[in-house]
Amino acid sequence: MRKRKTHELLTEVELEFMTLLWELGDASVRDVLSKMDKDRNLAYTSAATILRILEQKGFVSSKKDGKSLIYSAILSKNEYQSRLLKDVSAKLFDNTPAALVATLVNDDHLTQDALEELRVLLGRKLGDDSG
Amino acid sequence: MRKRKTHELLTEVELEFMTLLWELGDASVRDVLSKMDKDRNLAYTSAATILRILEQKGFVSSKKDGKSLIYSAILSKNEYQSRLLKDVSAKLFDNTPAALVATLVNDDHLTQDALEELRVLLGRKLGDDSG
DNA sequence: GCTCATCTATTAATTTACTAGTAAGTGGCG
DNA sequence: CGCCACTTACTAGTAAATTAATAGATGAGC
Repeated sequence: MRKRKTHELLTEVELEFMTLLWELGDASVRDVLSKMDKDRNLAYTSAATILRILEQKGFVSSKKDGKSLIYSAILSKNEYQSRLLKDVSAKLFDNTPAALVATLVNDDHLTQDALEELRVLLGRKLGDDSG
Repeated sequence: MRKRKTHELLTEVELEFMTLLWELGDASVRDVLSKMDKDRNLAYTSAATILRILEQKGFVSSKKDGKSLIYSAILSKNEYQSRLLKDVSAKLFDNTPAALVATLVNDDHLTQDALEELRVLLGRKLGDDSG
């Protein structure tokens, strides 16, 4: 039998919707639809279903406003970024985030400026960490 | 530019199998099964099916050895690590890998030792840049 | 209060992922 | 050769994800 899905990671479409919600803040179904690419051509009821599912899973909350529901994210973008990186690190980098970063650095995914930025960030982190 | 239509990312179970193949090198269905946790309890035919699918998708190749097929990875672990990080970066970090690394560093996912490691890595990268 | 446009909720259809059973094939060994 | 343990190929069933139609609810405006 299949392992029960923990509702901790977002599916493809769920992430699409959360991304829009993170940008919009509070938003109705129609707001979200309006912010999508025109060639997405998703039915209104499909969008409504997805938002309802996101609420069932606890990723967003809703409040009534007149006839409509206004959704807003419970799961923040930062929290989810962190959660996903933890998962990726565990599944593909032997729980060693440094290996993950090394891959990025060695693969030239980072520009020179980005590397400098990181060095500053690291310096600060190493400097003010009293552990 | 045109988005590629090929399956480029692995599913959950596919990644599980590829991880075993990456560790084993060449391996039969039985080899892979033997390397799995005992409490996984996956049927032999299930494992065989998954490997066959991986071959269909072009992630592994096979050659006959007596009665059996010996599988080996075409997609390397390094290549896939890079591919997945690119995807994560695009979907969740606005195509800015530095932001991804910053999240890791700031979220205390990295130990002191890991941070030191990264500093060395960065130093080397910034140091030996020859143009 | 009535109508109607619009919203939510329910249900269903389709696709993909995962798992495994059954059937058919093959090689090793007597 | 002929048996048999084992392997691959095929098929099928279940679950989750995605999409949308249908049905029912509700508020705004006349």
